[in-house]
Amino acid sequence: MSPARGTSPPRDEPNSGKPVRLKDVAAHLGLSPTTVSLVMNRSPAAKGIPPETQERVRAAAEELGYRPNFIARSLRRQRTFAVGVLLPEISEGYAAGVLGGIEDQLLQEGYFYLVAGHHSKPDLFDDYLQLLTERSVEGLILVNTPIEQALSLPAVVVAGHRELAGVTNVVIDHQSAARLALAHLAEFGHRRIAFFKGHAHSADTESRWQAIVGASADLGLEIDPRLTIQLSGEPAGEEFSPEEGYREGHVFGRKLLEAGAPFTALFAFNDISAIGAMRAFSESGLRIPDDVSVVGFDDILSAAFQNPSLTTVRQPLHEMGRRAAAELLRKLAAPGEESPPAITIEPELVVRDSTGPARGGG
Amino acid sequence: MSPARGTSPPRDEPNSGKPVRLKDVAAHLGLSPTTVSLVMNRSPAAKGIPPETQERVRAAAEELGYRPNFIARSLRRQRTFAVGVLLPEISEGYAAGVLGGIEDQLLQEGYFYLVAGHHSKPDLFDDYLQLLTERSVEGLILVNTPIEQALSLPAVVVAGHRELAGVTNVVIDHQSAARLALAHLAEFGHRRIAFFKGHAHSADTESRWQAIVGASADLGLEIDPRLTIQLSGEPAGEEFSPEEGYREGHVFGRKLLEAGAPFTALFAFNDISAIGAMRAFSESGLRIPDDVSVVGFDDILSAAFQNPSLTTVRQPLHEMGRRAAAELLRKLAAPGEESPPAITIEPELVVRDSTGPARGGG
DNA sequence: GGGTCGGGCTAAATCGTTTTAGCATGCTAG
DNA sequence: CTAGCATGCTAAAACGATTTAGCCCGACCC
Repeated sequence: MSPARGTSPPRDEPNSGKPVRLKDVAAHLGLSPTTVSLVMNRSPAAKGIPPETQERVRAAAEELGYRPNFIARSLRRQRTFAVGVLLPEISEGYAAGVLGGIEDQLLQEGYFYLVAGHHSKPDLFDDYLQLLTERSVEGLILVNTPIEQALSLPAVVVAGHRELAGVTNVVIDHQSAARLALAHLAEFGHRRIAFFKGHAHSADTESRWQAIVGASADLGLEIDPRLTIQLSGEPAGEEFSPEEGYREGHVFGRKLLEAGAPFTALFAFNDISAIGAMRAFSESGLRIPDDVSVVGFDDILSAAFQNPSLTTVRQPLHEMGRRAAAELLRKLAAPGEESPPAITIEPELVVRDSTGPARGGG
Repeated sequence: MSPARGTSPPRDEPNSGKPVRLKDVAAHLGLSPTTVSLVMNRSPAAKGIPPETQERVRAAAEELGYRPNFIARSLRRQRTFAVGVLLPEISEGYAAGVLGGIEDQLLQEGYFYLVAGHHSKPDLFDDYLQLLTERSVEGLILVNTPIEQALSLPAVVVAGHRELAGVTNVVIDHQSAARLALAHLAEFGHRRIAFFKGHAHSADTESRWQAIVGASADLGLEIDPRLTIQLSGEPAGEEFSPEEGYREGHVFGRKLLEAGAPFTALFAFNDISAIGAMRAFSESGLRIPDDVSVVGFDDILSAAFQNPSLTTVRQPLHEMGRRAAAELLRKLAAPGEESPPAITIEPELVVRDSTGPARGGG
């Protein structure tokens, strides 16, 4: 039932068979490809072409259903309007949140992106970097991915700690985060606060801890080493496994209880360990927040569903992704200009039911 | 400090300046681009080229750091080794899980993918479909994305319900899911079981409910309409908001209690509503699982962190993504062949602490 | 010594655009 | 009458690969 091949494609079926090329439109009009290209791209050089011709061209393109071939265009213009995103793995909550923001911003600006999850294996990371480069991505966004050497493309790193020439780090304002959480606890009268420090190899651990030390001093709070526990992150490789973090939080929650030093609040390194600790406290007969207040970090989805729901410092992951993408596009648009070594994002304290007045403090 | 431009690029710095093209390698060797191309691609036509020349070519390519330009290659071969993925939004847990599986499979097979989140807006969906087509993706994977008309590219739909020519649906085995959950409850002696039905517009609602009806009959369980509640999903647009689902679960949990009909277990449509219901039950003084057992669906991350942790039917999202990608690649490799209209994935029952013996049943 | 064969290559077209450089044509100015 | 100048277009060369169709040369055969 296919229509007989005539001189022109069938009228009622714009998409029959092969896609329409620029050349086809030109032939259809009896014009040259050059003219059609100039008109379609609204090139400045098209000002010599009278409006009526321009209209004819556009009408024909519309009628024939012409869609420019992006590959050919990319080859000629040496622009792909695509960036590469490297992250540990997509299904990890942090990366997915950030990726959502990256996506919104990029698509809005007419870019696409290629993602590769390196599963924290350095050789995979190198491979994918190579592959993305071969595919001519114009820039890179690294999420939660440590790098050592400078990159050959413009790059933005989310949760990066290293200062590298040409790369911009998007980081949470740890100072502000520590102040928000500790001020909240201090207002409730808490003075003896326990802490979980992050894993030694985690990007945020050190700066966040420094911020906590600083904010504690500002608020006149003392940090008791007996109430400060460093998460081990063992076994390695399960760094992003929630079960692991959860188990750890549970273990360290118990350790905290066994330390014998009295405390009325815990500021955990992340929500996962906070949740684990809450369970440990509950099992020991401590009520939250009546006996112990708990503050987490991140605001993962399940934070709101806890019983009691978890007060936490929210990292605006989506916003961080957006900002990272926006900054990368800025770099691409202005190749010469200096770009900031860091973009600082403000965290937000989400007060829920796991914090309350300190026992005997009110 | 840049090296003086000589006849050949500096030896010690493979990546200085512009990338090396095929032509450069050819010139360096005094051979034609054709020869180099043939050798590099291990083309069958290269069998006429003696092994020593082949070795020379490969050595030179290595030495100069030649990397083929994927864009040029794509243009010529009319293959991009890229597929498009359309989903509501990345940060939604379901889509992120599936996307992780898609990613693993595709990268492993040398493909990349372009993602677009349409935020459930039909016009955005159309736009992105257009853009992906212009970028010459070879196929499509739709996640949790309803379509009406046939597509112009090979496609696989995850959680799709419509039967469309040429598209393969990847669906969970609802029969099996219902049997697993209900048999588990029945073993614990539960006879009076309450149900949450899914939102009317959700893809899985109808088939899952049919499966529940079937499995109940097989197990000799009766379904009490008073204990069957359809989730409303209002307000629309917040379909994937956990807060919404949670609130809803809470509301319907209360409704269930007010129905006055006795029940000892709840099989919820998803984990979110299960968690909401658990909170409602707790607030009413019912203990879980002593007074009521609760089974969820999906196994979202927070299911394991509940108190008590939630027994649920796990959808192997990662596996579903992998299978979807694998099937799409199969279609691409064998354009002529028929492909199955559906691929059924087996769910898994994850038994945790929210289920136990029925009160007065054991 | 001419034809054939095969080994080892290469010239050139092609993929679908963009872009530079310029070609006719007609009108105006001198 | 002719140089000059718009006006309205086009030819052709990129971009960087792949691929088809041969070319050249020496050896072998009769």
